[in-house]
Amino acid sequence: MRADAKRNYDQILAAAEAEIARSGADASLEKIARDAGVGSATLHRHFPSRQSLLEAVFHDRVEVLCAKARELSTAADPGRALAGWLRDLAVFGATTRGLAEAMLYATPAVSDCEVMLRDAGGTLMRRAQATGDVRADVAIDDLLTVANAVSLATRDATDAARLVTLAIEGIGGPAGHSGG
Amino acid sequence: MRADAKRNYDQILAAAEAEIARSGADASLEKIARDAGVGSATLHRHFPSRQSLLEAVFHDRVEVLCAKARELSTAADPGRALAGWLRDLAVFGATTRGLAEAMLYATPAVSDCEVMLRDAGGTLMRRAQATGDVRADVAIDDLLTVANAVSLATRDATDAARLVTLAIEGIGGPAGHSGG
DNA sequence: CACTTAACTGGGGTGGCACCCCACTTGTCA
DNA sequence: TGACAAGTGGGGTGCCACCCCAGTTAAGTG
Repeated sequence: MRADAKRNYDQILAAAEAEIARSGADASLEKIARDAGVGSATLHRHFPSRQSLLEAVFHDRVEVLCAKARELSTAADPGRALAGWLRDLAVFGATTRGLAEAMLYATPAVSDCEVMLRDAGGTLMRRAQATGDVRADVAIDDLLTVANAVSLATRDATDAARLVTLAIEGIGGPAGHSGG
Repeated sequence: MRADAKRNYDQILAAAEAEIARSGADASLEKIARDAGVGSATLHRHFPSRQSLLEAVFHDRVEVLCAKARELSTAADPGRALAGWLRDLAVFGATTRGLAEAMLYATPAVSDCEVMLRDAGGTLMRRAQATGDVRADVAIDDLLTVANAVSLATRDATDAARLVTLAIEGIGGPAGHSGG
């Protein structure tokens, strides 16, 4: 990649990050290009689809989440570790406007972030299943989809955390039981 | 309302129903007007916002769901009744493209459908809480949001039903327990 | 250094959109 | 039947995604 191309690429990415944070996944690509100081054609050349731009923007942050999953994979309580990570994921999605929408339309075969999260979360889940904290008939895609769903339906970290916790624990029982 | 106005209103509604089923909540309003055989201004006069059109389109169907809730409010097993209804709601949202998006952006004070569902679901929930089938610290908005969230994140009735069931039961325990 | 060339660029075009204005049409009622 | 308010839609504005192509520039060569 030529030096000027790389410079433009980075500028577009920075502008996209700011604009997506403000306006969500359907931010104006024209405005991103304008803010980055490049023509819209340049943006479209570097990122042929909206999806590819979103992936690039969120890649680093998703990596942070995955690193957290790797840390948690040696935690004492696998069930609690998984629950906490899913909560983080949903909160992250709800507060990082656009990530959830991006994940929703991600084609599994194409999406880099999707694969990373599946791998990281899958490890946590299997450990929790091994200890019996999580049912054996649950798939990692189900859990990611639920966390993502909550992200889509909330714009607030507190709501996202509460709803994921609710979905993890279930609605049954006489009162909120925070553990197990 | 004048006779010709009513005719146009109905034609717009019919066209909107077809188009939204095909393209979801962000269907082209211009195309709906074209299909209805009216000018776009007429559509915008009858429905000042996209949201108001979506509400009108889904109103009848939401009413059906609410009627179902009223039937279920005398069911023998309140917990199972609530779970079944939430599953229906999510499936309905997932398969009726656009409803979930519409609910997401609904302003509670303004939204007719939102209020109807809250009333209908609230009754079911309180009964389930009275029998101890559902925790006392759960709010109806939480349940509606979770069902809506699942609708947003799935495009398939089977997936929607499975995920709502998962969220209702929780992910804990050694295996899938269908009764709850 | 000058020169070549392929990678790279962005202004401007196309077609589509939401939403609005206003001259015109039509249902309604005295 | 006549008057008029309610209702209409063509066309305008400003925004968007996406593409084309003539011009520009970095990078490699003698």
